[in-house]
Amino acid sequence: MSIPRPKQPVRGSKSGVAIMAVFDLLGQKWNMKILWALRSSPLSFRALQDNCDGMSPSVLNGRIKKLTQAKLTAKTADGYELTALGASLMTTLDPLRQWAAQWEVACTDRCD
Amino acid sequence: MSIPRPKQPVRGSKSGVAIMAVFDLLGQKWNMKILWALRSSPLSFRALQDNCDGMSPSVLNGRIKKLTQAKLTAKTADGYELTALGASLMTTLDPLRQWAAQWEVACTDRCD
DNA sequence: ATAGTTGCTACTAAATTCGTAGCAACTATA
DNA sequence: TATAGTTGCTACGAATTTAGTAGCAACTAT
Repeated sequence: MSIPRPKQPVRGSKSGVAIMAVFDLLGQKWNMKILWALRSSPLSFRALQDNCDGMSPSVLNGRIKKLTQAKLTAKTADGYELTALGASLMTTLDPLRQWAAQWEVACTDRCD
Repeated sequence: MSIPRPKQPVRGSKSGVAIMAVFDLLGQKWNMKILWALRSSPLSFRALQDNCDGMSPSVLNGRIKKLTQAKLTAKTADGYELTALGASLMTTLDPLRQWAAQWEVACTDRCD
């Protein structure tokens, strides 16, 4: 499977529209969590794995490659870290935390 | 598999932290695109399917159920539509469009 | 040397998704 | 009241993805 990237057809969409590439990338299991985990500081491969509930190393490796090709992460001496672009994505996604809190409230009102 | 929901352990995370439940839900293939497709107007099952590049009806059905239990979508006479909560999520995610545009620019600069 | 850590590959099993077929209920249209 | 078309959805086998575990080469500290 090819790496989701703007201006290219992506998994599940032939449009190549940028936002769809984003959905494609973020809609793949673990990618959001990986980026989220790297938010505050660089992490080693194994630390990243631990942060993601012990996800398979093979899958993690694949994700890292994709995220790196998408220019959202990079490998440095400190381990893996967000690029400026990746960091800006996390900033963009930051309001999600607040939303999640609202969602939590709405859902704990007789959701069970 | 259980429905990701705040205050409950979710797929790939035992923490039960709300944001993780969000990542869990949105990090599942199609969910973002489904919500995105419903952004502007309610859609019928089949229209939704077309909007998502002809995704399998069985998977779509499963997604609808999850999103509905998560109170993000609802079924009405007009078809499927976003709840107020779902709409607020889309609003929260709206800045992503701008980010995607930036990403596109950054990536078309020698990404190939 | 020896043991521990780190980054990663390999491989099998389990879970998820795809793709297609098809059916019951409803809606025209004739 | 036949007939055809649409809609929502289920079934099921095939393909793809993810999980889980083992393990190895390189590096570090002892």
